[in-house]
Order: sequence, then structure tokens, then C-alpha cells
Amino acid sequence: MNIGEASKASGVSAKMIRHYESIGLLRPPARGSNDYRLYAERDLHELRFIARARALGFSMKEIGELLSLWRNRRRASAQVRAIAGTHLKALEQRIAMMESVRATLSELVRCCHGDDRPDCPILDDLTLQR
Amino acid sequence: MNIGEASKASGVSAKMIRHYESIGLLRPPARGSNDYRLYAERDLHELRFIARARALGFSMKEIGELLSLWRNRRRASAQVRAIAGTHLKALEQRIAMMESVRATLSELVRCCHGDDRPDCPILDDLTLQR
DNA sequence: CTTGACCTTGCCATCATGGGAAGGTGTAGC
DNA sequence: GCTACACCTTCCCATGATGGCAAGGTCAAG
Repeated sequence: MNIGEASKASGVSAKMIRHYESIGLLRPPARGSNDYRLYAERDLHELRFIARARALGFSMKEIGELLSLWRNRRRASAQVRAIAGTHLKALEQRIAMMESVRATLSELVRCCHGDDRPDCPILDDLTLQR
Repeated sequence: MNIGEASKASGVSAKMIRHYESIGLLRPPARGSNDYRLYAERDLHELRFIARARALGFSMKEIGELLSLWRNRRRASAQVRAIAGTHLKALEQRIAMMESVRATLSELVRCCHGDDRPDCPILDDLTLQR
């Protein structure tokens, strides 16, 4: 199938498919006589893999590593778990940080009467009057 | 004071100070006879404002708007509240999405024995066998 | 043949931050 | 006065993932 069909079937935009190929994440597919890319079922599996991994927030680098492991029948699940574990930990840290920010913001918004008056606890907080 | 001192006093890198000036977020400061930038106390307040707003995750665009409001003694706190409220809502959505991803990942990592064997629920999930 | 969808490659942009290059300035120490 | 080092200037490029647009070619239905 052509790139547009592969895009629809995988949820990855044609643009990104080409991009992933350009950065080596995907192998260049077969080409037709018209130079159009031709994707096979196996290619589709990889595209779906990438789409799912992206959805889980893995970076392209991580996805590349995961793909290599997926392609390698002799992989050890420990390697996969290590990548996922690292990613999970980073994610948890980001969530915690954002949660902290949310709490601060939430409090500031709550304290702001939001009317015509110029006094504003949000701006005060940002200004950190010293 | 020079940019290095302003950087230390505000927590904003010299690079970013120049950058903020280049994008119009900060007004060009006075210059010495040697063409060095000279920052006054007022400039420092603005830098600290930006640093704090960045820490709260506001975008440069939002910070520009907040700075304008801060500079305007006639502002209405409602305007500030609106910006902060929008930002808070977006933040909450991002947190929720990341939390969902975290739960999925956490479960996958938990189910993975992480040993020498090749079978791996993480890769299986990514592959979405159909 | 025409038209519109699809395909190709290439260049640029987004957003916030930062590295490095090339060249100038200031000051302490010798 | 010279040297060395820290600091300053502007400029160009990069990051990471995604996407717009341009220019030109291909395909197939009407």
C-alpha cells in the first residue's frame, strides 16, 4: 500500500512516516516504478508500534531502542523493562512537578476576585515583592 | 548592573535575557559606553517576574500578556485571572493525560518479569497484536 | 484532455533554551 | 605596558517532534 493508506491504517501522518524514515527509525520501504513508497504488513506493524509508543510518551530515541528489541527475537525482557522503567520514573517526576505547579496556580486563581480592581494576588506572586 | 549580574540576581540566564529582549518581551536596557547592557532595579523586577511565571509554566506569550497587565496600573484583575485560569485548565488536562499514561505504563512494567526471556507484555502492548 | 487526489523532495517554522564562534572590553597581577 | 581571564557583544546553529508550504510528478475517473 501507498504512504497515505499506511498513514490511515497506522494513525501516523505521512509526514511523520517520511520523517521517521529520514531519521533511521524506519527502514526505507520498497518503491514502485513511480517512486512511490510501498508499505507491507510488517511495515504497518512497526508504524503502529511507533504510534502506540508515542502515545505512551516514549521519545524517538527510546522508541528506536524498543523497536530494535522488538525486532530481535533474542532480546531479554529486562532490557525492555529498563527502558520503560526509566521512562516511567521520568514521567512520574514530571507529573509531580506539574502537580505542584497546579496547586500553586489553583490557590492563586482561587484568591483572585477577578473583577475590575487592579490588585491581584497572581501578579503579586509573580512579582515576588522584596 | 551588567547582564551577568542581572542574570545571577534574577535566575534568568544571560542568553535568555538577550533572547527575551530580542522577542520583545523585555525592553532594551540602557547601554554603557562599551555597549554593555545596563540593568536597573526595575528591569530586575521584570526578570524575576518572568522567571517566576516560567516556573509556573506560563508560555512566553502568556508572560508577555501578564507583563503588560503588570505594567498597566489600570488593569483589571479579571484579565489576569482569565489568563491564569486558561493556563491552569490546560495544565490540569495535561496532568490528567499524563496520569493516564502513567497508569498504563506502571501496569505494563509491573507485569514484566524483566529477565532473560524474550516475551514481554510491554512490547506486546506496543505491538497491539491484531 | 482535465481535474483532483496523491505522491515526491526540500525548506522552513514552531517553542524555549542553549552551545559555540568570532571579536571586543575591563581589570588584576606582574 | 603586557598578559590572562572573566565578561560582554552579535550571529548562527541545534534540540525534539511535528507540521505547513512550495514545486513538480503520477494516477485515474470523467
